[in-house]
Amino acid sequence: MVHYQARLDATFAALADVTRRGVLEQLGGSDASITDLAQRFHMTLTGMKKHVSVLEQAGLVITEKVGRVRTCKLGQRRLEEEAAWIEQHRQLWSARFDALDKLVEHLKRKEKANARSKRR
Amino acid sequence: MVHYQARLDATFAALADVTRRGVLEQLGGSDASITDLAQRFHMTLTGMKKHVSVLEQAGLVITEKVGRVRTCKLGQRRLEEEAAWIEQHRQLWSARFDALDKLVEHLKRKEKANARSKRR
DNA sequence: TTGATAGTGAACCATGTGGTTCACTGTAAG
DNA sequence: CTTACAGTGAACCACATGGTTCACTATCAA
Repeated sequence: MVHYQARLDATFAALADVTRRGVLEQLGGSDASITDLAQRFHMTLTGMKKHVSVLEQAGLVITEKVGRVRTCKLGQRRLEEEAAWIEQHRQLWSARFDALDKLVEHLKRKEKANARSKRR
Repeated sequence: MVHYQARLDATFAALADVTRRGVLEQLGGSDASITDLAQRFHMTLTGMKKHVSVLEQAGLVITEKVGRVRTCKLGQRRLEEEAAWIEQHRQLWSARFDALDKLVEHLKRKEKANARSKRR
């Protein structure tokens, strides 16, 4: 895949900004318009629009404009590739240093449990 | 923690470059000097030095200079926070899509029930 | 001692980023 | 119809980034 590296570039860059991470968290709670987000993060509409565009470009957010308001929601991409990259390298790290992080293990167990109960 | 967000900024930014991800992979295999890395990535010493500095700043790499050669190796930080952040949001994502799935399921069931009763 | 080697720092360059203002379009609503 | 509102795009700004060259220091080796 040629796009794989470019995609990681785009996603990690999108995540490397506290405002954009905040927007993702907000959208995790509920969908929002550009105006909503701009107000919450004390920014102009234009400024927020740019952030949303970056997130959309990275596939982390999708938007739809109906009437004059553009509604933003979490996108289809669920950070699989990024999580995989990090996990892979955590394993590398671990192999070289040997120890496992409790929090992430805990989270992963929780998620696996969720996935399992969902499958039933 | 005030530093938490700044740290995520620095780490994700450090990961948002294909060369730097490559350096991390290389260092996962074995330690290397600036010259080694510069050659492997077809770059000047100065250029590679900058990348290494970014990785070091983010705590992902540590270096030690002995004699004239500076040896780079994987750092103490094992992407715990970043992995945790991503895992957490993967769960958020999942939760929201699960809810959506359920709603859709519910609607579909209702529609089928309607269709059935209409047909009678 | 002399020369090659490894890295460093300053200066420079083009491009990207995070933000603004301003002028504009399209839509909603009195 | 008129006014207010949501968003958009262009232009601009200061600063960061990814890279270079060049001049320099420090170290290793013959």
